[in-house]
Amino acid sequence: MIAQHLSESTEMYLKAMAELSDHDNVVAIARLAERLSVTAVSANEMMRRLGEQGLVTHTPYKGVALTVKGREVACNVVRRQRLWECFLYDHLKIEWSQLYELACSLEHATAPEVTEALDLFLGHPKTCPRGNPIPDADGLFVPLSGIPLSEVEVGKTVRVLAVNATAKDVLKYLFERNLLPGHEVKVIEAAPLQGPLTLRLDGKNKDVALGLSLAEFVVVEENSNQ
Amino acid sequence: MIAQHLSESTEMYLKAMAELSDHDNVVAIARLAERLSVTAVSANEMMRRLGEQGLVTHTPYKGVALTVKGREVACNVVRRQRLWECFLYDHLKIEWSQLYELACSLEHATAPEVTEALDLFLGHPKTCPRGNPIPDADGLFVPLSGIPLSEVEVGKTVRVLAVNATAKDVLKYLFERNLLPGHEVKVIEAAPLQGPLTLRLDGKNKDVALGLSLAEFVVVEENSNQ
DNA sequence: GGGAATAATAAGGTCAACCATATATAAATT
DNA sequence: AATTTATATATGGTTGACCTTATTATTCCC
Ligand SMILES: [Mn+2]
Ligand SMILES: [Mn+2]
Ligand SMILES: [Mn+2]
Ligand SMILES: [Mn+2]
Repeated sequence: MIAQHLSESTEMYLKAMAELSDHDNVVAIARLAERLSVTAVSANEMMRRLGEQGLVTHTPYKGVALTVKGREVACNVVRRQRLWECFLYDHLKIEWSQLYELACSLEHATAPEVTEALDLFLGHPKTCPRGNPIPDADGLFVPLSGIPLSEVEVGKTVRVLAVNATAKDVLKYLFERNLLPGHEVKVIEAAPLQGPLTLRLDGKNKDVALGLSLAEFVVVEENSNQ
Repeated sequence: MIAQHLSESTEMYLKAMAELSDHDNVVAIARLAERLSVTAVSANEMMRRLGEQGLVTHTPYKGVALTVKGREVACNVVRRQRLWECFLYDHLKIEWSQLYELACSLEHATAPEVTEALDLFLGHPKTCPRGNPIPDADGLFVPLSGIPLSEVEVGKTVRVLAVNATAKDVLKYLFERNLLPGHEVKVIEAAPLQGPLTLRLDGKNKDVALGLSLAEFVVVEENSNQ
């Protein structure tokens, strides 16, 4: 059970699986390939390799799932990622939209000693600047109990819990519109035919239009007022 | 002149060259291979590749040297390395002997924004915890004007400027004997036939024996008292 | 100058992680 | 049931960074 060093590629596949997996923890290989900007053939090959290492299981035509061991690794990568996001944001004052990308490099170069010392230095933060929970050293964390902004009923006001996007341009776009953890959003209108939402941020009077696919990245509280 | 991402391997070769190069900046490929724990054939192959990229020049049977471009990259890697050493030591309280190794991983995963923000966060440190100078953003630094402890005359007392070792066990060994930057060392005796030195640390009365090859790693002030 | 040591090159191989193109198979839809 | 779509697998290739085992070329030293 000694943790030999896994490649950056391996870690990224496992992390992507943790981020994309639904209720039953299954991910379609095509989704994975998409997320990692890799062909489906490459993702399939990689899943075979990870399968041989006991990190994933593949049920053909159904999808792949993390094993216990695989999930352990994935949670640890997520932990490193989000701790670095905290450090980069709170101490280095790095731009919010760049946090994911910059931390995504550091996460693979971070030894356990550094991870734990960083966690202590940061005061054991519970969430990263994008609002997502930080797994503890054992991989445990309280999952977000929210829903995507895209599923909120028109007229309701909700609070943003987290932003799940990873692409810099998407994060920049959301940041510029103040769609950040802690902010309040009222859904004024939902255009038909999968059209954009019209949102009111923090009770301001200037409204914001947001495409549905972008709204899927924004996780909000389920319990709303009004 | 846009800095495309160089591989970890490339950065390590260039850094090793900067660390090993003598007055005329030339390094024997065999020394490089040794340092990087790689066969001479592999190092030769790599030098060909780096030559094609304009990072090094190879004069057969003489050695390799960094080009201006290559030196620029190398200094930047050293900068990242030593800034991380500062952070790990001063803020994360990581053990001194582990600093090099842990920072050596992080250095390759550090974007320019992070490097510069880290430098600012640390207050633009001039040296790393091992006593070596930190190049500035342009790659400039004042080289250490010291000599190896192995070359100090018997009877002289000198101050340690820096420790150039990188291996964890060597660093641990030196740390346990207090051979650290800032400490004073008197050379009591030098055994014949490349035998060990007998040292007196900080005027204490308990003496320390140190092999000559280890003493080469310890850089001390040239100007000594007594 | 000649031999020993050192350095370089040649040749052939491995391995991880990617690629494209083609074919096979299962699932979903009409 | 038949067709379309999604998924998987089979082949064959590439690249970077390693390896081993020769063989050749140069430099160093006696
Ligand atoms: Mn990453
Ligand atoms: Mn904690
Ligand atoms: Mn390194
Ligand atoms: Mn500075």
